[in-house]
Amino acid sequence: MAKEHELSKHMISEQAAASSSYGCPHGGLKGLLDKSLAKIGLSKSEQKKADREEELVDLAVSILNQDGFAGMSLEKLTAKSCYSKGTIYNHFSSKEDCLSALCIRAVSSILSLFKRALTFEGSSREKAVAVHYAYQLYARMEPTLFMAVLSSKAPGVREKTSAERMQLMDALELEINAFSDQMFRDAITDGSLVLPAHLSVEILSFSNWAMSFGTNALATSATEAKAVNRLDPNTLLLQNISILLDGMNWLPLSRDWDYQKTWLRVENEIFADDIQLINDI
Amino acid sequence: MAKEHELSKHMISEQAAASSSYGCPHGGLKGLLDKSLAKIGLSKSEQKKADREEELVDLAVSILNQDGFAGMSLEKLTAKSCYSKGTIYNHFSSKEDCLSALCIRAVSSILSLFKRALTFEGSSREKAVAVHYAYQLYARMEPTLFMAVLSSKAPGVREKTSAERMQLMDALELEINAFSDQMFRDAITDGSLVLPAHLSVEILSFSNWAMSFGTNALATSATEAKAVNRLDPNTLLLQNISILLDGMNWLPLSRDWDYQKTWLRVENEIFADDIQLINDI
DNA sequence: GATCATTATGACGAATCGTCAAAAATGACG
DNA sequence: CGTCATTTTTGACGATTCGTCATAATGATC
Repeated sequence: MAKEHELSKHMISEQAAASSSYGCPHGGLKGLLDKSLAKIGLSKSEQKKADREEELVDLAVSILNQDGFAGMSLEKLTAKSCYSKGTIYNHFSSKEDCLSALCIRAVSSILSLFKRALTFEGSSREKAVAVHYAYQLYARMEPTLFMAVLSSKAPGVREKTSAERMQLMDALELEINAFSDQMFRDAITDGSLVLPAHLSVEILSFSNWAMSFGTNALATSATEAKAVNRLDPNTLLLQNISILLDGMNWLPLSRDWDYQKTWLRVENEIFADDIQLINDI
Repeated sequence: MAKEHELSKHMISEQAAASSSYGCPHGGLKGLLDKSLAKIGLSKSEQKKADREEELVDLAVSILNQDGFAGMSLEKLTAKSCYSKGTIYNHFSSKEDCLSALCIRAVSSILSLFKRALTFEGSSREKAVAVHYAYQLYARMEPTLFMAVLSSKAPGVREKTSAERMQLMDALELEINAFSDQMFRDAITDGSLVLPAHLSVEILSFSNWAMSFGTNALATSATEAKAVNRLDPNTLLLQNISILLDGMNWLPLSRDWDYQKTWLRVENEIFADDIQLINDI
């Protein structure tokens, strides 16, 4: 059961192991790795704090994958890190705040996968298919984090999330929205999509998102003896999306174009290495 | 913010208050109300236990709505009930088991709303619209319980759920699936829907579910400044579903029939009292 | 009413939460 | 280098929740 969880568990612990030793309290090798994403405009101490935060999020991800959503605790994070509880609480105002940080991590990853997907060579609808592929890929690679995005929107969680982090999350979400909207605008521009009567770009964009999210969420949380198991998980999303985009009359329609082939091309041309990673385990 | 949560909070606490005094340990009025659903074939003690379980689930729901998902604890349930911790743990093997019980409550309610929706007089596609209305209605009435269904599928929760309850949940889910599948079979039978090439009833049924679930989940967990807020929540689901069912070529297509009118008819003819309840608050 | 089986009770140890006063580290300045 | 103010880190603490279990209460049966 839960094969995918197993698999991502391994991926994560590897990842965490690889990055779990940047710079403990006064540990020596501070500047060595230099954390690729050194953002400019940050003072030294701010930079240090940001680095440590990333390290902590890495650890939190590994805990989340090991012990599941309920088993995740700042106590454990404290134990696993080389800092004390007070320091941890300097970064995350609460367990929920930490969960929001995980959510931000997840959405960032998704967004970057989306951008990669967009480099696929093909029609605008094929590009959209590529983006859905990316979404589904992430849900398979990181099922727990994928669900964390949803959990972190529960009112109880949002209430306990720090203001800055909330702002960051909202900004990210806006960016993803803008990204999605743009896909549809491009399709309208190149003539393959005509805005149906009474519908706006925003509605099309949202329905597209809802379908993808719904399919992935149900597939991710599916267990034995469930509705989803009657179906082939690899092409589920493509089938669902095809029906929807056909409903929008986004050309070429699925009966006039082999999107199955597109799906495989996306896999091979854009995400071959990630798939390799999944299969290797 | 979170108006809907506020609203359902009130609904729930009323509901809980009304039902929170069936029969404490040796409280007098045991047989008086007699709990409408007295299932046959149960011994007296089994019946008593079943009654109490319902009472406890009522209380748990009220806690869930008051304190949110994270705030829910068997400790609180113990305090709020008139039983002791041991007794509570006789009913729920763990907090997670209790959550699963809430999930069962939710799915049962949804199923009964579905059955009510099916009594709508109209074409098969109109009936499907009615069922989606019911789903969205439930998500609005009980946003927290709606989300609980999803949460209760997390691996960590399932692991800690008692075997019998798991069985019950799976059975319920099968029933809902069968219900959904049947809707599509009926449509095929009456000729308004023709199975598209390469697609099965199961796939259509699942895509239909995924879209409804995705839309409701995103709308429920939507907060300020989000994508969903650009759109009208009342017709969001109808619009999304219309695109999808058009994609399946389920007649009459949305350009040939005013489903907006159907939507309102469903509201007035089937769910008027529930809407009344929401608006009253 | 004596006996046995079932159920209820609440005290308990362990884990987690989030706080806070004291200790340690940092760094600015003479 | 020494001093001192500021910032950061620390871990002990009280509160809450978890789930267990020995004991007590209840109820069924003869």
